[in-house]
Amino acid sequence: MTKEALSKKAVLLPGTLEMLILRSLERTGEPMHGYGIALYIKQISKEVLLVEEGSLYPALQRLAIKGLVKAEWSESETGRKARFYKLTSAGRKQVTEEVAGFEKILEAMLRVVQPA
Amino acid sequence: MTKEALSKKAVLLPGTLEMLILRSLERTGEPMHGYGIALYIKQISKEVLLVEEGSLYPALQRLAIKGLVKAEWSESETGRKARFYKLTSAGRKQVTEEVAGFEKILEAMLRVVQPA
DNA sequence: TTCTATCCATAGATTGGCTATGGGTGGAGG
DNA sequence: CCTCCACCCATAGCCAATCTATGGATAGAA
Repeated sequence: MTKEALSKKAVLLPGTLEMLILRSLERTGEPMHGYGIALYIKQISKEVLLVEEGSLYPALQRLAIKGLVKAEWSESETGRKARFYKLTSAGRKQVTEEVAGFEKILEAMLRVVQPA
Repeated sequence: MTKEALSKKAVLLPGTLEMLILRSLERTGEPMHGYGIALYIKQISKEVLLVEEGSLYPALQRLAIKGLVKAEWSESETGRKARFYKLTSAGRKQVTEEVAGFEKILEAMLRVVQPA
């Protein structure tokens, strides 16, 4: 992963952050810490989706409370302590459903938004 | 309790309602009243996007305050009085920009969400 | 040693959609 | 004729989720 700081200005569709986080964890397949998740989303979206830390950490908390991710303190690649998150089986199920729902809504939105 | 010609339960991506309204007005090309806009969105999205009246009318107010639409009382196709909205030139400009931005974000989201 | 990137976290404001509720009218069917 | 339903508008109060702002701590580079 490129070493690049998080940007200041957030861009994001409200209501999709938790899905993005879960999907990131699913796709990478390994536990990630919050900061790494934000970087991952930023990079894979080519700098378009920017997650604010003040949005990110509360979202991770919510996900943990809901039992969709499990958190564990460990050491990061750079030698700092960091909280690593991994999907639970409930989280894995959830992300599948959410992505399906999202794609359905997207398709519908495109029907309204795009020129026939 | 139930008065269901319009919606059963609302489904909508938060933050996109105003754009949907503006785009509907743009695409139909003629002034529409609120109820008609909601029906239009419902139909064109094939019953996927459902706009609640309690979301719709405040959104129309906001759009009018921002000068993106202009409202005028008139008579509906069915002979009732209704408030017809049409795009202003500012609104026309706005919807173009918003749709472009939205499509950019969508594309980015798909890069995160969809399997490579 | 200072600066930047790496990491976590929370309080408070704001946005904006939802629920619930209110009212009024025209026309079709009992 | 009367009732019901589709048609229309609107607002108050709630609540979820994001953003802004701020705090702290450390490793490693400049």
